[in-house]
Amino acid sequence: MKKSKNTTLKDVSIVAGVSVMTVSNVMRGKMGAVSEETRQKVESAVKQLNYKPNVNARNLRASSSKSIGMIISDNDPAFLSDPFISQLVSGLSNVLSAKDYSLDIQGVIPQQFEQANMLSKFSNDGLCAILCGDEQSRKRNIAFLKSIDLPSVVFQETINCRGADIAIIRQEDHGGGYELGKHLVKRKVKKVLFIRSITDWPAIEQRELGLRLAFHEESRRIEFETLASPSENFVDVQETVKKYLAHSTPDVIVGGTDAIAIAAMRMSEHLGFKVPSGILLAGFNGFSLRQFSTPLLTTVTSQAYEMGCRAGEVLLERLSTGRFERKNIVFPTQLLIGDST
Amino acid sequence: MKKSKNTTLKDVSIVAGVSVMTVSNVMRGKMGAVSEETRQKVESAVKQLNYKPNVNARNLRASSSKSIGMIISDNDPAFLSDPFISQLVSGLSNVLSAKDYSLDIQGVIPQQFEQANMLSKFSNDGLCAILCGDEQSRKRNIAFLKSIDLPSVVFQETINCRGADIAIIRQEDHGGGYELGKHLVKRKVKKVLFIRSITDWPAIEQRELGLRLAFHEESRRIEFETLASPSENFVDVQETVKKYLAHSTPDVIVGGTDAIAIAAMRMSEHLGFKVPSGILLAGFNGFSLRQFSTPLLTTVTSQAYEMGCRAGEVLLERLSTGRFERKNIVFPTQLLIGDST
DNA sequence: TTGAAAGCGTTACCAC
DNA sequence: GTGGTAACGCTTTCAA
Repeated sequence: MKKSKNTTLKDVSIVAGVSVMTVSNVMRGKMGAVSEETRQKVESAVKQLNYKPNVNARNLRASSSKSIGMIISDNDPAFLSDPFISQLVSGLSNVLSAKDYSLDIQGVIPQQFEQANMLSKFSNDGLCAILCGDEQSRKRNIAFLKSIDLPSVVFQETINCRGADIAIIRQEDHGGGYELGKHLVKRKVKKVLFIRSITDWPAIEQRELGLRLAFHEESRRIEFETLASPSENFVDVQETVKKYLAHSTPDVIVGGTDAIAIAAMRMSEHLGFKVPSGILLAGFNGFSLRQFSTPLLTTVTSQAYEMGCRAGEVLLERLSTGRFERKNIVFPTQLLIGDST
Repeated sequence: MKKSKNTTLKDVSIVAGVSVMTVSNVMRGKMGAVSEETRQKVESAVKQLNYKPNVNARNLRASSSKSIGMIISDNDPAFLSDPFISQLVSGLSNVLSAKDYSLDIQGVIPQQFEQANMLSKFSNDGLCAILCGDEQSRKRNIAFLKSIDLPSVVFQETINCRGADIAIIRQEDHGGGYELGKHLVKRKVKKVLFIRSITDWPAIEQRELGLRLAFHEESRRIEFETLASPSENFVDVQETVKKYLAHSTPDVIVGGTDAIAIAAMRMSEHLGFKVPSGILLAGFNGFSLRQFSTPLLTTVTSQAYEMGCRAGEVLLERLSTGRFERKNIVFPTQLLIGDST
């Protein structure tokens, strides 16, 4: 059971009959610095001893860890269950793996963001973060991130980070909301219900603002109401919707995400409303879960996986060139009209 | 932009006017080894210099990295999108974070499992893995894991790992399948269609075997057919189902997961079959996406989040006590009868 | 082309 | 209670 003392460069050098440095050079592929013959000897010794370089020693010397941290601020303990986040992280992870970087992930509840041990350990070369909460608390979080002084990417953020070593990657949520709003205007809605979770997310806020703008631009008056569910949880959303529908009937319900919209759809139908003939429904994201439900939900797409990939790319580029080429990257969204509007 | 040379224990010791060792003792909370007065001095110096311990140096010295790797063998690049996996990883991550361990994740396609850089870097104290593929290739993967000789947890595995420093955490998939099968027997099904993705997963195999056993135990003959979809992707599953239903009508369709079952449900209805009056439907997992669809799917639950937590716990225990107390942990499943059967 | 020596920042082990 | 010294395994630097 006990780990027999690990083999080191020195062990290899003894077996191969060369110096430690020569082995080191071979290991790091510094060809041209070592003759073919010596290389052969070294490599066979490496194989024979099953030598594995010690990452900590290497990192200590090189003062880099070849690893990126991803911190997710969320109230849900199953922080990866959100499909936006799971796709984002998948993309990020794949890009980093391909470049031999590892990805450290940690979820943290918003109130404890600054205590997250990932942020105190200082053991990553760079950081990615996705923040929730109101603008003020996110501002604090970002100020804290700045104080850590590690190259970082923040997703979906609307707060300006000029001057910090931070890049922002987000999507055109405001525009997407606006486009959906214009579509709903064509459908002649007069009373709109927007549902989101009580947890603030900058992206959701933008979606709402985009919607509002589209309605506001109309000459006729369009009622707009926002409801906050205690969580994005299916049952919570349904309860919230149920209470509302007991006293009021909107022309359309828009969910801050598709999952919210579908919960609302199920409840509306349960209460006897027909979709779309009685109430229209729309959401945001366009991930695969959207297809589970009938009628097919009208939605605004997100490219979460691609955003994760991009984060990996810009962060690695920042690490090698010393600066972010672009510090504000915006992905497009697309209105996908389904059968629910 | 450039990182000013990091402050070290030595810097702190100079400012505090004490020795390096004293600072080190304070940092590691070795109370009783240092007087209150000195501690104060040191702590104020630490704050003043914003000192952060260098993890690499500490790990080199302690030959431990306080980190666990999680490797996910999957054909889907968005390997975290599967709700079982995202919940598993969330639970694992939370337990590790709470104990000040970090979690490294990497997805890898099954054919390249052994090349995964996570497995060659040797930079984690322990490993978690979830493997797909047929038994033979998983056996190879596990043999490889053994050769790495790191305390490991493998999820959902049915291959015996006796003698290796490996614990298995899985759920009662066979029993769950059996229970669902018995339920369907009561519903008088005569022709069963089981749908899974072409990628082999040991858990799915167990579910199928459990179902088969339940039907086999019946005296009357029950037809059982298995269909492999090119992927778990919604559209792929639908195509697979469509082709089948063109020439044959089962009494029940069971999906290897709820997502598969729901895709099949949507297609069945699309083709004019009624659920459950024409075709029954059932799945596995019971996660939140199940609620998106109507009629509510009959399913067999999984406790993925809890399994992830447990993995963290047993791995940390193994690390501190030197051995796994239990090397085979089985979580129960539960039949949840919905409106689709 | 090869190798010896000097650290990287921390902690274990002993002296004081 | 406190502090000196010697590792941990590697790479940078410089000399041979």
